[in-house]
Formats: sequence, C-alpha cells, structure tokens
Amino acid sequence: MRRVSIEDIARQAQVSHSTVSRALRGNKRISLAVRTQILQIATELGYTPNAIAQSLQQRQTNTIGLVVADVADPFWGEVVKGVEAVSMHNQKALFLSASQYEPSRQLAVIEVFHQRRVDGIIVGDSQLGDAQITRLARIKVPTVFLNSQADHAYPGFHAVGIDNYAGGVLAAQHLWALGHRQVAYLGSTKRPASNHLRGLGFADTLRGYGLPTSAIMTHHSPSLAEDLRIGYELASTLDFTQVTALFCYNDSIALGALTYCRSVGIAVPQQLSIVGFDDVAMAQFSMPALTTIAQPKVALGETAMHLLLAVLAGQPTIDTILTPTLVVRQSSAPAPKGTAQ
Amino acid sequence: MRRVSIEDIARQAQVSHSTVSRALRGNKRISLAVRTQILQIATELGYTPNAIAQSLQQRQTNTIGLVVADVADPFWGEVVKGVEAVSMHNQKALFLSASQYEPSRQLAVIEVFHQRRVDGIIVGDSQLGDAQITRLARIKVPTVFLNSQADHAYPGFHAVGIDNYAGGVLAAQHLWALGHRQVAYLGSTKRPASNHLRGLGFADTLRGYGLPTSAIMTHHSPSLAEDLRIGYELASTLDFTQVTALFCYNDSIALGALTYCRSVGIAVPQQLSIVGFDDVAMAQFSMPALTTIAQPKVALGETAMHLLLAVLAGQPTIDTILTPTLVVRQSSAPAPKGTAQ
DNA sequence: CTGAAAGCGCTTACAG
DNA sequence: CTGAAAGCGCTTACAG
Repeated sequence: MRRVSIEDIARQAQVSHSTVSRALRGNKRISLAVRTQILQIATELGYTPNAIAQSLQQRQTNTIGLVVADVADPFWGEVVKGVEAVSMHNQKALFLSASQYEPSRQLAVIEVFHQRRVDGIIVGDSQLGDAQITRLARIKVPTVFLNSQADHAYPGFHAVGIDNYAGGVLAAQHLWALGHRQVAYLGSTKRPASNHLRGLGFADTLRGYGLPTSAIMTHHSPSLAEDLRIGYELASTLDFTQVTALFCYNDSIALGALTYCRSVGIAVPQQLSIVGFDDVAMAQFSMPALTTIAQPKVALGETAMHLLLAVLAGQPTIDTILTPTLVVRQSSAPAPKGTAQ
Repeated sequence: MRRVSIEDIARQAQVSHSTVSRALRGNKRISLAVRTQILQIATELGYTPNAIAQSLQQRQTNTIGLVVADVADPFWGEVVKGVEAVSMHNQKALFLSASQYEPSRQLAVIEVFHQRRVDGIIVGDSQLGDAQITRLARIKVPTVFLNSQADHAYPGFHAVGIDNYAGGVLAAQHLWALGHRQVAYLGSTKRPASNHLRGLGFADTLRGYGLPTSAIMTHHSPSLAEDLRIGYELASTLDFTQVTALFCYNDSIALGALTYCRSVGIAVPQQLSIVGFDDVAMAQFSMPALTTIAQPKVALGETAMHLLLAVLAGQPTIDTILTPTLVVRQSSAPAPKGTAQ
C-alpha cells in the first residue's frame, strides 16, 4: 500500500522526477504542456506531497509546538484558539501538549518538540528554572513565553503577556472607590508569578491609599483541584465580618467563591463585592454577572504566534505586554454602610 | 548553525554512522565499549535524534491529527485533554486544528494532516458529506470519528460517541417523574445529529408516556453565537405559562437559559426545571447547581485515542458508544401545583 | 561486532 | 526547457 510519489508521476508522464517536482511547485521553466500534463496525472493518481520529505530536505517543518498547563482551562482554551487561528492561517501545523503545571514536563515536552524539529515553540505558564533554560538555550529553538510564571525574565528569549500588576491596581482602584476598606485576595498557587503580581498590584495600591496591611488578607490553597472548587473552598474559610470585598486570581476562582456565598446566604454585591480576572465567557452569565479584569485572551494567543512568526522570519521584534481592562458588572457595589472608615 | 547528526558523532568516535545509529537504538550487537563511548559523545554534543528523518525512513511519523470544531468549547476542552493524555503516554505527538463547524474546513484540515503523514486522525463533530468521505477513503488514513454529526454512519470508518438518544430518554424520564407535562427542548443547530437524537429520545419517551406532541416544544437558534448566549436568547422567547421544564442540548445552553430566568425573576426550580447535558465543570457551581445528563468527557477522548491506537496496531476493534448518566442536582424539582394533568 | 550500500520522498544547483 | 546527481538524516538488510 505504498503512497503515490513524484516518482510514480514521473514514470507515467515519461519525464524525470526533477521535472515533476518543478512542475508541482509551479516552476515557470517547465513548459506549459508538460506542466499541465503532470498536474493532471497528479490529480488522477490522488497525489499528496509528502511534507515529511520536504521538511527533511528543506530543514524546515512549518510546524509549531504549543505547551500549555491545562487544555481544559477556560482561559487557555481561548488563548489556544488564537494561537491555532494564526498558525493555521500561516500554514503552520500546531502540536499541542499539556504540562499539568509540572516544570519537568514542560521541558520534556519541549524536548519532544525539538526532536520533531518544530520551527518554533510557544510555552504557556512557563515555570522553567535556570537549568532547564540552559538546556533550552542549547537547543536553540525560537521560543516565546506566554504569560511566564518564572520569577524573573528569561534573557535571550521572547515573551508576551499581560500586565498582571496593572490588573491588580485596577481591581484595587475600583474597590477602593466603592468604599471597601476590608478586603481579601484569593490567589492561585499553581501560577506563582502572575499570582504574585496581581496580589502585589492590588495590595500596593490599597496601601498607597492608606489602607493598613492588616486590612488586606491573602488566601491561597495548596490544592491542585480545579479553580472553581478552590474558589469555593477558599471562600468557605473567610470571616465575612472582616471582609467586604474579594479580588480573585481569576474568574473561575471568583465564580467558585460566588457560589459559596450564595449557598450560605451572603448577598453579592450588597454584602460582599467580588472581582475576578480574565473575563471568560461565563463571567457575563453568572448571577450576578461578574465584575472582572479582562484579558484579551484570543489576542494574547494571536500576538504570541505573530511574535514567533516574526522571529522565524528574522525580523526585529519586541516583547509585548498587553494591558488588562476593568469590566464593571453586577458583582461589585458600594461597601455596606458602617464598614467604611 | 547545523544541528548535530549521527554523522558528527561517527566522526568523533571514528566509526561509521551505521554503528552510531545502532548504538543509539540500543542494538546489542554493538560492543559495550563503543556503545558507551558513542552514547557519551552524543550527550556531550547535545545530540537529539531527528524525528523527521526517522519518520521518512520508517514511513511512520508517530503523529496523530485531531480536528475539533472549537477548542474553547468547555466540553471539547475536556475531550481534548483525554486525547492528549493518551497520545502523550504512547509517545504520539498531537496535531490540533479547529474547523469552526465548517465541513469544508474539516476536510481541508484532514488533507493537511495527510500531507504531514499523520499515522491516524480523530475528527470531532464530523459533518463530512459523501463526497468528502469518498476523498477520505481514498487517502486511507486510519480515522476515528468522535461524536459524529453526520446523519448516517460512515461505513468503513471507526467511531466512538455517546448514546445521545438514551440521554434524551433519561432527561424525559426524570422530568416526567417530577410531574412535568409541558416541556421544551432547547436545541443546537451547529450539531445536527446529536441535537436530533437528544431531542428525539426526549420527545419519543414523553410521547410514549402519553404526552401530546403539542406539549413538547422545540426551539432552535440559527445563530452561530456562543452557546451561553444562545441559551439566554432562546429562553427569552419562551412563554413561561406554557412550560414547566426545559431540556437543553448542553450545559452551556442550559446555563444561559438559567441566567435569563433569574434575570426576569423566574424561580428555578420552583417555577421551572432545567436539565442540561455534558456535566461540564461549571454545572456544579451554578445556582442552583445544574441537573444534567453527564458524559464521560475525558474518557470519550481517551477511548477514541485507544481505538485509534488499536487500529494502528492492526488489532481488531469495535466502535464504542458510551452511555450517559443522569446527575440530579438542584435545577430540577416537582412541577408547580396545578400544572400536572 | 562493524561497514558499505541502498533507500525513504523530496528539492535544487549544475550542466546541457 | 529538462535531466542526472547530490544530499537532507536517518535505518537496516546484506556482507564480512
């Protein structure tokens, strides 16, 4: 059951396989007559070029590798969508692999991608450490980091991300303006860097307004459960006489917290305001609809892919930090009377 | 910037590249001495085998292509997760592409996968027509259909899916037992086959109980918007004096409908019961939590991949239809007084 | 135990 | 305008 190759076409057309190759690639030096003949035989035979052979010969596979921590995460689903769209549009095939938030698996996936000689790699939520980065540098595959979770930048590599700190600032400004003076941040342990920055932007800003650090609580769960559940459980540990507003690492955590509150009769936003992050599809459909710090998710994926394409094309590039925006919906409202200082 | 090849290793080790190849693959006919020496040089040089060259030579790429309609769909996110896990575990790399519910793009993606000589393909929500199937048959790539949306089976191909009709039956039984006698089905135009079967199982069962067809409404939206919005909009067209229960194509549509109901003050489940399909993560966290027909989403993906692996291994296989289960939560309750016949 | 040779399916510089 | 040759980086049957 051999597949048909240019050799087969050549035989039928009584020409050399070189000529077939040229005709197929639209080389104008082949006479129109033989070119059309070859094209016709090719369709008759149901010929499909072998991209593997082309890749080997051209030392370029037109293939991109994408590694994300979790494919089923609603945020990453949108990001992958953006990456895939641009990838497809530029005739690059996309390899997808999940790393489950494990740094060792991130590198393992990258090694596999390299074996397959992908032209470039996009890694989401990178937690690669120095040793792993050294190895990556040695591999010399153009790489762009998407929302890196490393504690420092990776010199020599490209990155696109969101301004997490600015997002935290936005949440703080919003909640402060509504009169909230006792707040909590529900964070995510799985994503150390963005978690830290969101919480920091939030706390710094409130402290800047004069709020004592003691009025800003921070809660993290070591659990590896899904975010909705983490949000629910974190909320259940809260002392609601001490907080009037919650800022959550992301919408899933916020939605989980919201569900807990409703289940125990805490009115949102009358008694408690909740602000999420990401603006996933569900944020518009919760009751109340979620106030959130929106990330341009699809654009983030598109931007990362465009950056990578530019790198591959040898063009000069600059890293991109997109800016989040505040989307006010119904889960946030003025602090309940008597709580403001 | 050439990468290091077995040729480079051979030169350093003063042996032929054949010997290097053998040593690297653990061929026991190579003496231990030279084998260790070669292995060491390989690591020193940072050698990574070129899978492209191996693929060409072995006429097998250890690569699988997966085409789904929408990566960001919460149901498919879970399914992809299952496919990816099994794929990774069996050292197959996974190509991912989105078809946006367009049959022409499904085939286009398949053609690209074939060019790249994937060993097998999994296509989700297939809407391939006869002409396209003819082409696919000609390509002769082992293919398994995951939740096919074609109106008839594809003879000669493999399939795994859920028993949609049985799911509709489950919903009907549940709602009937609760005393509902005026119901509506909120369907999905984007997935014709499963939509039809879910609605049919639902309606057949109720008719079997003696409910007149006029008491079973069906609503579809031609919109290509996201499911949450479709559910919201479909719900807004309902005459709630004529329905006490809703069965929705999936959880997203159900969640959208639920949001609409809450926004206009219709109490769920007191005035209206809602049953979804899929049991996505969010179903447990809506208020009220959603009663739904659960699909084993990750298992569906895993099963499809296992089936494909069996086909590739030349083992005998049988198509699999998984059975959905009813998960009762808080969005369904006895029909309000006075509505039962 | 090891090497020389052929070949996987292409592309392209070099001749003619 | 077309062909013969080399080569991309491997694997493996055939000799020795």
